[in-house]
Amino acid sequence: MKVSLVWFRRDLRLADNTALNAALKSGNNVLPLFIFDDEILEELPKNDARLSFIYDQLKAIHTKLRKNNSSILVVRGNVEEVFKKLIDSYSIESVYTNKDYEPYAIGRDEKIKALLAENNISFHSYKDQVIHEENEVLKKDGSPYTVFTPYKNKWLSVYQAQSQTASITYEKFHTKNYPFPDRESLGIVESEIKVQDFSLNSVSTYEQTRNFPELDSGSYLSPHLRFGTVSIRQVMAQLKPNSAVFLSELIWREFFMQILFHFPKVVTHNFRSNYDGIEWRNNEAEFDKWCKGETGYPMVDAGMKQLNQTGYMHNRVRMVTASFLCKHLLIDWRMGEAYFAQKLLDYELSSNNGNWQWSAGTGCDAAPYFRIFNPIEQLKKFDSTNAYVKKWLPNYGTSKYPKPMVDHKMARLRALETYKTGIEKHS
DNA sequence: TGAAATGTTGGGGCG
DNA sequence: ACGCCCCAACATTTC
Repeated sequence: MKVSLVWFRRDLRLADNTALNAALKSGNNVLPLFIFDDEILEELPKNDARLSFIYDQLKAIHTKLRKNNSSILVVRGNVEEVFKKLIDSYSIESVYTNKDYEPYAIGRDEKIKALLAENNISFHSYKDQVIHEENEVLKKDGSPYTVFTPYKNKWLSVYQAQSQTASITYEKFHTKNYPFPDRESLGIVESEIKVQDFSLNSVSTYEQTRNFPELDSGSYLSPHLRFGTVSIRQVMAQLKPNSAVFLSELIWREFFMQILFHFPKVVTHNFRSNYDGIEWRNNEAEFDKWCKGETGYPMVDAGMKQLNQTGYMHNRVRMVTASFLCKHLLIDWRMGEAYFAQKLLDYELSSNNGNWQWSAGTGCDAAPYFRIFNPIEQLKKFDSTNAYVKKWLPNYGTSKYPKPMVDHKMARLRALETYKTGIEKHS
């Protein structure tokens, strides 16, 4: 019997999964596959919370498939080697997968596609994780947008609700029982940090509540979009017309994805190269204090504690902590980006990079360099009762709480001077 | 999706 | 009643 292999990556669900649906229509035996990629896992600690989440989601998929007399094949290895073995073991006719737009994934998929072609196996990849992909929202002259507002307007004008398939038919799946691997055999350890369920209940009031971290009014959708445990089409279908500001955030996600696709240099370089001359101080001891949440600025510290303890940080506070690192400490945004990448459950290269460059002023449509958040003012405006900072800082208000590591006024003037000099040098 | 510095206005205290 | 000053409140400019 011919096999249609469905290669899961960041689409860890059975419902409304484009590649899976296509495979189920192929007429072949459908074999679901997930590979824990050596190249990715070697860079991560064994107890990484994202790996734990992936493991749990795969197990849930496996359980569902077992109830329907099937299973998912989960392995760890070098992706190319895994495919070579599968090609030898099965009569694979085609491979179905959902597109991934990150530079590493694009390169990996090209290699696999070539390997499959050598073996007369077709490779089908689908748009699934976004509403509009990289070439569907372009300026009139065919070039990509680099400014958000016109991008958003165009995005909305080309949007139309898409059909979804919530339920699937199981009889097309293969009927083998692949034993589900234990964590040890995959080289991972269960994390204490868990991804929480998302809720779209409060998205209609997002505009009013989003800036107040104590309200904890976020949807917690981001990790689920990152790993595809929910379909973006199903999320869109649930949004009511009064959720425009929340929808904007979903459009920011796709904005930065297409920026990453069209300008892959942003992974390592400033989007605006005229900022390349900024002389970052990059003081390691200061960076360490920022990471630990010991800067002496409560809003910064509370945010970092929340991040370290839960893998999540409120959006407003992400801006305050990022601005503080880049402007007050003059530490290269790439160091902050790398730290968030380690810690955030919803870490997404495109969004993390785009938002860090936004904060640093080096990105497309970024905050101007002289827009410097005052961490004290931000606290007054957005956490006036101190409920948020008290929650994360047990020493807040006591003599144990550290004094500010830098004077705000001095740091502000220093940032203005350093940025100005750096930009002049490079223009 | 800033905040500080600077400018303008107008009410009130006071001689 | 009037002019002068102070300064809070608001507006505009600047970084």
